[in-house]
Amino acid sequence: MVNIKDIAKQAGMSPSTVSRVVNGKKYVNSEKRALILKLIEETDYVPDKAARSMVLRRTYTVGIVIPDTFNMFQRQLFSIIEHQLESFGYHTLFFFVKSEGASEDECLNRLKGEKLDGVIMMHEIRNPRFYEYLIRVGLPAVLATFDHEGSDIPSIHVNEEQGAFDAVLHLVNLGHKKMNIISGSASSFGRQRTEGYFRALETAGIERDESRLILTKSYTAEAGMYGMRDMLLRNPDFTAVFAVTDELAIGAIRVLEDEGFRVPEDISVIGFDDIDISSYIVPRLTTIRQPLADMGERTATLSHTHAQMHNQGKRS
Amino acid sequence: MVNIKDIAKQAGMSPSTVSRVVNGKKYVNSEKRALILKLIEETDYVPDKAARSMVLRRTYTVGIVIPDTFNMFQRQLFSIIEHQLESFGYHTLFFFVKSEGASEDECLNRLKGEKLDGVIMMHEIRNPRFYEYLIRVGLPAVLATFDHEGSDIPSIHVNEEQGAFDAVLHLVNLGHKKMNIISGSASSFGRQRTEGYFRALETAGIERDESRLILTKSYTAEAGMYGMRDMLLRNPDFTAVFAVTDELAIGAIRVLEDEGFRVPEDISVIGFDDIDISSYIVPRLTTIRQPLADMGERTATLSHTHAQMHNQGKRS
DNA sequence: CTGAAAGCGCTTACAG
DNA sequence: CTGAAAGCGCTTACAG
Repeated sequence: MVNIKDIAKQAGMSPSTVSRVVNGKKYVNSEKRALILKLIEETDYVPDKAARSMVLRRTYTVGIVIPDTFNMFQRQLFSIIEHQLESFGYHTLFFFVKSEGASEDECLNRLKGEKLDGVIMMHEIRNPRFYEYLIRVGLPAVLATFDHEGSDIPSIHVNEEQGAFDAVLHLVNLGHKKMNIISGSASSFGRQRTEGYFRALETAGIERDESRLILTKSYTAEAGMYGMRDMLLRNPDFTAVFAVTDELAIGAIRVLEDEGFRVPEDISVIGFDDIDISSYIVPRLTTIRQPLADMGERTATLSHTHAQMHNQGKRS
Repeated sequence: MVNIKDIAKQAGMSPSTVSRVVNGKKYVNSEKRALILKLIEETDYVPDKAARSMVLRRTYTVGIVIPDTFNMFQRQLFSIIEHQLESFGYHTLFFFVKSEGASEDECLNRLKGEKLDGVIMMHEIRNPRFYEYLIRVGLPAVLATFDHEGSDIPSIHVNEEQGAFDAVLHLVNLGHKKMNIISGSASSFGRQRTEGYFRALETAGIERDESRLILTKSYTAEAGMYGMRDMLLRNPDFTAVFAVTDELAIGAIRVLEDEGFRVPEDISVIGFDDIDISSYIVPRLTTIRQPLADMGERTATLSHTHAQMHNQGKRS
């Protein structure tokens, strides 16, 4: 691997000059610049990132912490964030945190070893030490799709409770009095959407019935199948179902159809997220839209702004 | 941020000793070790990754190059690879390459700046300079799900042509004489699966009919919808369709049902990949299975083995 | 068992 | 406009 000294030697100049050319600084004789550029081209030289970030004391890299079982919504969201971040000149480093084991702690440790310019949390970490760390070292952080009580880490998310409330109330107004719900308690969005569901029913004067609530461990299509099977056993007297994610809804519909129900003729199903795939499944899934692109761009921009503030003074 | 000198100072020892403790070397007085460990714990010290990889001349990191529009199959595959790599002690760095622009070149440049232990290509890069570079610098590389003619970079993939051949022949033997195909030409797997389709028909003595082939730009559900609409206009005289990916099949089925066809009663649809979602769509999609877990583990193991060989001699 | 010293590859004041 | 020098945070022979 060729390094800056090699280039300098070949050019008959000092590493300082090569560095200036590489970094596009002014005050370099244009003939020398041309020669160095030619040498760089020929030798395929690229500055070593580790050495560079060592002296610069930063990496121009933003970390994204995301569950390794990320769903379609999260996948689309991080894509947008990554693009946007790139346009701001950052690279992205993904931390996929596993659900089992000490993965959160490992993730935190890796985070500490990197000199990140910022971090975007798309995973609702439970370990409070994680947030404490972010705050203590002043690492610019943004929480995407959830917030963290008690700290003032900025977060970007929709009003989950209100979204669910509106959707459920709409169905009720359409005449559905017996509406079940498939939800999960692992994430705050699941709990909040459930609250919205209950509030809507209450508003409509429908008695609260806990047997209409099925809680699943995750928010996948598979969980939706289990959830719906459970529901058909526990409380099959319903005409509509609110699945708190599109993927839960997809699984639920599958089981309903297998059992001979027609959707939406016999049973209405409504989801939440508006992931791409939802318009491809048959029958079409009704869903609550999250403003994906907008959320992604805001997250990236916020992260960028924070990182800039945090790094001001470190520059030349 | 606390560094190794801070710890050394607080402990009243040299950085050398602290380093030995951090790296679990022998020959450290156990009381001193205990004190240092305590200090590390208290101060939240984690060695700076950049400094470390600078002197070690390696990063214990494997890069994964993947299209930013990765499909479900690729998503499941990289998850498995990442897990496996982690169990070998590697971190994973993702390079999402965009379809437009000079993204491949940028990706190559970033690659050069990192001291990766290896790279796994899940994206079929076109630029031959990319492969030349990998070979020239001896960066251990593995191609996942495709291969590269003319070089001996190891690759892991199924026999695409044969898989398609078997599936199509099976349908023909079931009585389907009029079978169309939706494919793409962007990736070699698309071309190979198409070849398998044609060979199967030939084997069955069915005349080659190019009008039964619809080529799409990508392999997504959306492309599948466009493809099927096109097909219904161009050559609607068919009883079966081979979509070369599950996602194409999902889009195709959607259009067929919208147009009043029943699947599979009126039209049989077969996909390829066996992604998780395929069993959740209604009707169930018939598909050709790729041995996902096996492929992922082989890829990671191969990458690990190469990296080890490549790095032998660099260790202490 | 331990520490001083050198060096990994870069950048950036500083002094011409 | 240019180069010698210092320093980023670490690890590892080397010499005790």
